[in-house]
Amino acid sequence: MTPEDRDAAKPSRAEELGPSQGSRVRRAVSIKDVAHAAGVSPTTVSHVLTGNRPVSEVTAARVRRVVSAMGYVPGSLARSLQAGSTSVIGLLVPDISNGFFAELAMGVEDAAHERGYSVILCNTNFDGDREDHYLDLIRSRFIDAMVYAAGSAPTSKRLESLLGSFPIALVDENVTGLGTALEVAADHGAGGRLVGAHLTELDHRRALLLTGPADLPSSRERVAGFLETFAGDAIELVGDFREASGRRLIEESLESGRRDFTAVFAGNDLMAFGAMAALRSHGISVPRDVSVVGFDDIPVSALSCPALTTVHQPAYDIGRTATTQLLQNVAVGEVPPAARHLLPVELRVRESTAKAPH
Amino acid sequence: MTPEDRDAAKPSRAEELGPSQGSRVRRAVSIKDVAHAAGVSPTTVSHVLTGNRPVSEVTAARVRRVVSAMGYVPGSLARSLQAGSTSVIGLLVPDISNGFFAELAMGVEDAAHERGYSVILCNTNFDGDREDHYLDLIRSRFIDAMVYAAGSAPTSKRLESLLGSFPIALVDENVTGLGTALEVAADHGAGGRLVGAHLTELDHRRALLLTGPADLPSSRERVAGFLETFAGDAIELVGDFREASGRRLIEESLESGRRDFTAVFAGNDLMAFGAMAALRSHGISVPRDVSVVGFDDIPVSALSCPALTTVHQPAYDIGRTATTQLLQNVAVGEVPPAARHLLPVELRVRESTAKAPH
DNA sequence: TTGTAAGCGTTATCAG
DNA sequence: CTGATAACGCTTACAA
Repeated sequence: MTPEDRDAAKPSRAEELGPSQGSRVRRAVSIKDVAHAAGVSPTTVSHVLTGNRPVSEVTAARVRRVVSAMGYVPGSLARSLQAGSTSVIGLLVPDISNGFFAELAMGVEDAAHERGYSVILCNTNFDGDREDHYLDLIRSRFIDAMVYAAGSAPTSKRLESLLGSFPIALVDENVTGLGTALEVAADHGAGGRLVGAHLTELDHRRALLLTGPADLPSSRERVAGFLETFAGDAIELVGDFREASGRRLIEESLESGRRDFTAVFAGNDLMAFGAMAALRSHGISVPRDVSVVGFDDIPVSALSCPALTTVHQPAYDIGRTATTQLLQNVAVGEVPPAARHLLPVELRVRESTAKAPH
Repeated sequence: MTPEDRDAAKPSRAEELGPSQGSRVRRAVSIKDVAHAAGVSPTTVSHVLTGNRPVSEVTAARVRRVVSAMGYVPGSLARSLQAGSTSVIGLLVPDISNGFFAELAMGVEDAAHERGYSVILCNTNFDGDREDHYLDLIRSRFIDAMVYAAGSAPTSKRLESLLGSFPIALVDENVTGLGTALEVAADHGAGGRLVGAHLTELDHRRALLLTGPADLPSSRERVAGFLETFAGDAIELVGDFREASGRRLIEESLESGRRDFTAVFAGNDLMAFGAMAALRSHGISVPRDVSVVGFDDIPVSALSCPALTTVHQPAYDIGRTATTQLLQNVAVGEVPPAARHLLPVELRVRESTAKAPH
């Protein structure tokens, strides 16, 4: 469905409840208005509100009364302009509807909120333009820092130039090339090795590897780890971390006559679900005929049919750790030093893997 | 796991890659710096960048060169302060990891992005304090508008007072009480009726209703619709839209000796999953012994085991419609008039419902 | 075609 | 204890 189509889906019914016109939004009351009404200077009003310096109790009381009577709320723009920071950070992800990023977001949000920061969600939907648009938020100093979860491609040029000058944390990625950033990620290599060993133990000797984008380090590390411990042959097929690509890669393999594999290691859980759906629609049973393994352990994976064997990533912790580190640096006004945090992964064996058929 | 526990989960390994200290973040270059370096006034620089008035081509070229040489990016705070708006809107949801809200968010984001707006995600995690904190963003004029998806409770007092003065759209809720807002929601009542009719047709005569929060209109409408068309007896149990509450309500019923129901209508898909898990762990088979129906049709529901019969809500469209309407009002500088948009729902019959056992 | 100065709404500095 | 005044960084009259 395209955006146009969606807009075309008009409401089945819409009723006007009030006057046909909305009321004009009136100019907000400013600190000057309050000061004038309370018979004091803006300075005093400011100090009553911030507590930055003592104010006599009678004056303070009067000011507070006027403030609430007029419904005054300090404008955060002016405040931030003066302060030089906004107490807002960004979280850039390719697809927030992917449970992995949703969990990650919770970790980011919790950590941020504890420190008085708000989180602006930047969902790129795998769109480079949108990503650039969101990266402008930090260049224009609308946000104080950014937690960046790459979804694809060679992490836009734009990002690279920002790393040295802005507080940015790279999550879920080990961008080994440019070692100039704060990175927090799961141990993808270890995850791949766990899967390779697991499938080997189950006597699988021919596996399909549905990878993520070829230029994404995390994806490559998973593959490399797998190949280290897998005793059989593996065929790599490049996907893009979306369910549809898992489905497509299996369809294409099957239709091109390849049916000799007994195991599939998908780049992430979403692709694994796509793969399982494709296998099922071709009458291939999981795990009897083919075993399937995912990566991420999103909440769905325990509930699916069959429940998915997958590598658990501590998404919440990744988000929390990255944010904590990042904000620590922001607090002292410096760009985070290059450092890499690797968080442990675990293999969760469920119902989608079994002994290879002979 | 508490936040503290999570913080305690230290990275398995962290290596310093660069110098131990991050570099000091230097003061951003301002329009004055550029003007000075280019030998023109700030005004001219501004106009070169905004195109708000003609500038001679030679001057413009020189300015542009300096701009890119110095890496100047206009500060959005000063700009917004001057302009009186930020081109950022908020989206407040209780739980972004719920597929329904994730879909909704996509709709909001797409619509916003098309109009040059960014979206700040406000994930309250069902926490009233956090909700209030986020509502302050609009009162302090950090965001231009807010799409508000209530998750619980009598929609805080605070919200009520904002509705008249700020551009806020209420989504997924028909807050019939205060008819002063722009509301976009699915037809919950119709959804409830569809489910009631479906279960009646399958000969179910005793059903458990796992509702959402009692004071949430959407939840009540679903229940009311269901009761209109269901021919048997229904027992209402109040939950909170989270998976755990679906699980708990079933556990409690079963342990209190109630086993005479043959159908469960859950307040949403998450609760339905919780319910199915609880039934399963008590050796009750779905749908052979008990049929289960959800509400929302989140992406998982088609993949679960068994696939969930549920009411499909057009989450993406709800988000898109609300945002489009809202921004239309923002564009002309007025608070949206009270209006209610009802979007159609559909029953998706899958594997979790069957004829009642006799 | 360009520049000067005022103003957006705060807080910080410096006086009193 | 309080108040002018400047400054944050930009845009936009108003002038030249």
